[in-house]
Amino acid sequence: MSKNASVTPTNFIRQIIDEDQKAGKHQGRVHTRFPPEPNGYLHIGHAKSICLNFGIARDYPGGLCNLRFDDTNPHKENQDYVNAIKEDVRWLGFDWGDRLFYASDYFDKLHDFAVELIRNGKAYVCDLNAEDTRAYRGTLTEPGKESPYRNRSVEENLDLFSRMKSCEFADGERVLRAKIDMASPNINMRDPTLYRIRHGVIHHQTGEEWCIYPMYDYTHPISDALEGITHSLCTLEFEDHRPLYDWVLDNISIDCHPQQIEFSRLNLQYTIVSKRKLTQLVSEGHVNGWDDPRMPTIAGLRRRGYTPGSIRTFCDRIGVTKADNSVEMGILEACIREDLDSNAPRAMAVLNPLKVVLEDYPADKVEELTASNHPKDEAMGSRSIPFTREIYIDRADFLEQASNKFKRLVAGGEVRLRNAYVIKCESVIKDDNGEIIELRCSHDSATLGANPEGRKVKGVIHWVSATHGIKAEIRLYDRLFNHHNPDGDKSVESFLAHLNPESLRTLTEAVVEPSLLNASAGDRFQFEREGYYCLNAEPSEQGRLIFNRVVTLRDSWAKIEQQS
RNA sequence: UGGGGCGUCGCCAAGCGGUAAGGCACAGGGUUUUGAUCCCUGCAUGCGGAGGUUCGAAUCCUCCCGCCCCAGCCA
Repeated sequence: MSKNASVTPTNFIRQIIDEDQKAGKHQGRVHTRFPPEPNGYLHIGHAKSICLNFGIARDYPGGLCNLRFDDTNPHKENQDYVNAIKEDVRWLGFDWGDRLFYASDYFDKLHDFAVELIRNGKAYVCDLNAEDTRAYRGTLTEPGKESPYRNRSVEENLDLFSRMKSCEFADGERVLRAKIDMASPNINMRDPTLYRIRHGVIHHQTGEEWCIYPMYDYTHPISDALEGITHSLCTLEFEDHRPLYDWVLDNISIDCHPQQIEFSRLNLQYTIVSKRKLTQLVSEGHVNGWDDPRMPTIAGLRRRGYTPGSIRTFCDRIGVTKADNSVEMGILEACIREDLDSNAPRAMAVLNPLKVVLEDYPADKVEELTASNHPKDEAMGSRSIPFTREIYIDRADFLEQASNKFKRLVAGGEVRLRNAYVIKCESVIKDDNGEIIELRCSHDSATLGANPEGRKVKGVIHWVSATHGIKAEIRLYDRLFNHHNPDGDKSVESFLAHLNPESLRTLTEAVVEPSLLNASAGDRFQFEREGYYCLNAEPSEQGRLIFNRVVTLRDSWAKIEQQS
């Protein structure tokens, strides 16, 4: 087969781990984690992180990768997201074994460490409201001011924190802060908030047990350490937070200190990979849910017909670095084409039918022709296709007259019907508006599995029996946005302005070969000369099969056509 | 203008002082009952710029330029 033999990716993170292994760091262990917040569905950018973290665990001896939900903000999170995320990670082909965790598993310990910080004079309860806190923080170029509550006694802090925990205070009335340095050039170190008060939310894991919730910057390093993580991989925007990550672990009694390493997040052209904006697309109804086949979510890609392997290949190919990037869709598309080219059985489907009557073929005759399911893989077997007097071809495969570059059917010309005979167009029938409604053709009975005598027929087109074909609905998906960077265009009020109105075109009159009646939901086929299609889980309102277009075939004819 | 990062082909990306991998895209050609696949071939005297060190620099040093991130009681 082709050379999609996966090359084990190498990247700067694996190099660091190699060196750590050589130096005997972490007792030689390699333990990563994938830490999603359950506040939305996973997208292709998360796939990059999943492949990185689980891929490293897979490739190093004894390597492990935990799945941990970062569920410290119950306001935005829920169990549906937890379930969807688990399904997506599993579908991508990764296994967390018995290591499914929640940051909320550690709420008790997190609380105790906070008490320890207070006891050591390294955290304090602050009564400043959100607005004042911001004002005291200073700006990027000016240092902040110390909170008037910064030097409370340990006893008072202990008492206040305990009362925060027992819900004596309202939301926003007090927070627990680390006592670090209000003049730090790194804003994250200007006494960051560790705990805030949140009443009236029911946490999907802990219910109403808590009314104080720890912040990410405090929770993450401790969760990592508690799980014995060796390498904590995250995206570049957390680079500034690393000093805080280290500060937390250096100031509590814990004997594990994972190494945080940052890599750049994925940017994919013609789409968005911002959870906030994807949420907006869903909630405002611009798409039909998180798993809409146009969405760059894992669930969307799955429904679209992408395979887990193709997404893993994609993640291997784009690599992992710290450089800002803007990956072309073409790379993702090439990955799924490669996979499906070797693995998807072939079939014939006519998307825009044009009737062809073979005048020299008996009306009641049905020939069962044999077609191979894959041109290069005999093991995929063959199927039979009924051939009859009336068939459909695609309207795009006929032109009354055309330049000799056009290798399909023209008036008076010949063309090969894929897996069948060579036919010749004898006459063209039009309606009152001059629109072509039918072709009358003849066939050469000597051309089944043989080249015609004394002449060359250069074109091959696909077809489906008009009497045996099955009506189907075809959904033609295209890019969701018509701008390469919808999120980055400042000349427009919102990324929504770049939504592609033609991202979904539905064809309701398509006709597919009858063998497709045996297909199951999710089965993928190459409709020859058209592209790769995936059978939708549900039929259409009329009870017809629905096929979703995964991706078109490469089309060099389209290029030639455009140029002329 | 404070701090933290990043700049190698159109895009992604190797390279780690010994003379610019690979993939995608693109352009030619061959095979083909899919204008698909497959197979050849081509595609950076050049690594953001300028100096310097060195026999030798994308790799080391200096300065400059450009881009990204940070002022949530979000993650």
